[in-house]
Amino acid sequence: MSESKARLPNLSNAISAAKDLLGWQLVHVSPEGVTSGIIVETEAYTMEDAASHAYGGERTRNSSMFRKAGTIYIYFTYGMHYCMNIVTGDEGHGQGVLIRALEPRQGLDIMKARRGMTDLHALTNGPAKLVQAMGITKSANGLHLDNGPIRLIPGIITDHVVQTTRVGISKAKDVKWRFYIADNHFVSKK
DNA sequence: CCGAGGATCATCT
DNA sequence: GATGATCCTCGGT
Repeated sequence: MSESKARLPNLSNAISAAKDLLGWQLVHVSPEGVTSGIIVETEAYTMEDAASHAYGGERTRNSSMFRKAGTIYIYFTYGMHYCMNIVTGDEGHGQGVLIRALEPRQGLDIMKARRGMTDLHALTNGPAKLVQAMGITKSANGLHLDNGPIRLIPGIITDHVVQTTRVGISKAKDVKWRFYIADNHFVSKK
């Protein structure tokens, strides 16, 4: 064996992946330096899910969600924010996991500068906040975790995971596809 | 600590 | 013309 296997969590299904991604460390290598954080909060979205951008099939904006698992889907919303998903499932299935919060690890000063604030607690406790702090832009849309500047590496073991309803949606409000590490200080909302 | 309201634009009706 | 997988500020409790 000359090649090492890709070290990724199980991305075969959005719901199980949303749970499995908790505890992994998201890393971004940029010209300004390395930033990283432990994934502490996620949400799953599927093509059959009325709250999902993939609902209704592939279009220009959501096309990355229909690529292979491990692809990065970046979307723009509310006229000013970007958020990041990790695509799951077989190619063409239109699934993904929204990364909603990180616990900062590497590059704290870089993240503070990008966010224009010094409050560690507010740096990455929201989907658009973490994207800004990590220096991730729309140019990351369509890249893959295996071969780009954004990677996943093993982080921490998670013991207690909370499963609840998703945040900020108007459809499928009762579906419990939001997961977060219990008692973690960097989760966006209790 | 919590809720209301504004910012701002791609996409859809 | 309306609506977001959001965030920040401000005011009240």
